[in-house]
Amino acid sequence: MTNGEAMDETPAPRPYRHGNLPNALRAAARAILDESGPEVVGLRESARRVGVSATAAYRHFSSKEDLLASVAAEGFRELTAAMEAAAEAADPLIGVGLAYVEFALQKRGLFRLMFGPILVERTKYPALNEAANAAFECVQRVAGGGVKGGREEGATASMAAWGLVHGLSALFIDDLVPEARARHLAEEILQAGAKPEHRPAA
Amino acid sequence: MTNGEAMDETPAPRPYRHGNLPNALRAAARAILDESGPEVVGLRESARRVGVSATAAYRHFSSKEDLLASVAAEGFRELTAAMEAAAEAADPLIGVGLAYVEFALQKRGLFRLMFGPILVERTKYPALNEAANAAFECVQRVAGGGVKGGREEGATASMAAWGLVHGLSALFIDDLVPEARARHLAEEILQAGAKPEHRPAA
DNA sequence: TGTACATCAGTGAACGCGCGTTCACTGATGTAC
DNA sequence: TGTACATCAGTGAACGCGCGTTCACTGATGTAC
Repeated sequence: MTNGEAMDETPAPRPYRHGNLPNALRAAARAILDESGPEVVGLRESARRVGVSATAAYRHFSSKEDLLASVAAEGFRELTAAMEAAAEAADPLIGVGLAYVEFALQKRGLFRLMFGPILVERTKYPALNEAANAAFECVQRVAGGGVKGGREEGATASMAAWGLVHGLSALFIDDLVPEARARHLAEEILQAGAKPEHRPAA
Repeated sequence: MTNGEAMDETPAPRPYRHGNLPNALRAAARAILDESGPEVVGLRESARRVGVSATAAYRHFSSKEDLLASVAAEGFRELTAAMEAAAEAADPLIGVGLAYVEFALQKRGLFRLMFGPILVERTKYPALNEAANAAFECVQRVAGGGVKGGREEGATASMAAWGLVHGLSALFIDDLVPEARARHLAEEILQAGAKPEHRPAA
């Protein structure tokens, strides 16, 4: 929740220059994303919400995909920030895991866009690529850090942790578990996993 | 892989009655699904592939969504069958987990459709709802079964197992890990998780 | 301080496209007598 | 065994829709002299 989420409704007749149209378009896209999901989000509707002609978007983004990539990059940056803040907690592993799940629950559409099939070719958008890699590295660092063993063991362990947290997020997002229950479950599972005498049954 | 996956190209001029148009349409939709993903799959293109007019589909499905729901139901039935077959393995937990991941890897588009946001209102389609519930119950049964403790502990443990396996599947599908590495990782993680002396680091 | 001009950020009209769906239809298949 | 008829599974044309994108444009802002 760094910025870029203000709705920017601009009730007064907007001056000729918008001021920060790129941000406003991103915010609008995110609103659509969370209301209706990644299949629906588009350039025209985003522009319409900002109160600007569809073509105005092309002053700032080269295409619809470019806009979405920019939104996704923003999302990855926010995810990284949330995880890094949580890594200061008493138990970093639990904290980061919960932060990840919480991010997904609160920004469902954005999460889907970030990981979904719409932006497969991440490499085409350097800013997105960089933001995504930073997030992934953060995950690996936190999850692989506390494990004794070589780099191989660390990588495997961090993948397991990431898988678990990502899977819970995905299942929660897809409404396979009621939201209230989801948070509770996530805490329980992460705490059980952190204590050696219990272990998640797989 | 029960059936319904044959491509049914019908090279000879199809007789007036197709024979099994519903199945052929499902198969075509699945082909599109795996080639291009759930955002692209549609009724017209499915019909086109079968070599039939778009309107013919309406003899068998009330809408595009109805067709997709039918495809997803088929997917859940196949997933259940794969898991049940794997539950006969030496270690059911590992077997079922690997079967789940393998299913996702081999039928990416289908997996995305089944869990994705396109068919949010599962309840609108009883056949889909039933097939999905059967799959979920199968997961709970296998994953919660081997755990000592009350029903509460079993439910938590099975959710943890499901989360892990689902998360690995999702990460693999989204190309965050190369496919060859994915299978190896899944085995390693599941086997490590099954032995008490190791544990996944979360 | 004023003026000429380049640049920049918008506009509205228009394009082609593919989609889901409806319509009136046609011709094959199955059935009752 | 034939015939009349209902049903069923297809057809092609057409609908409206919203999309992404291009185009030629306009008018405000910033800058050089």
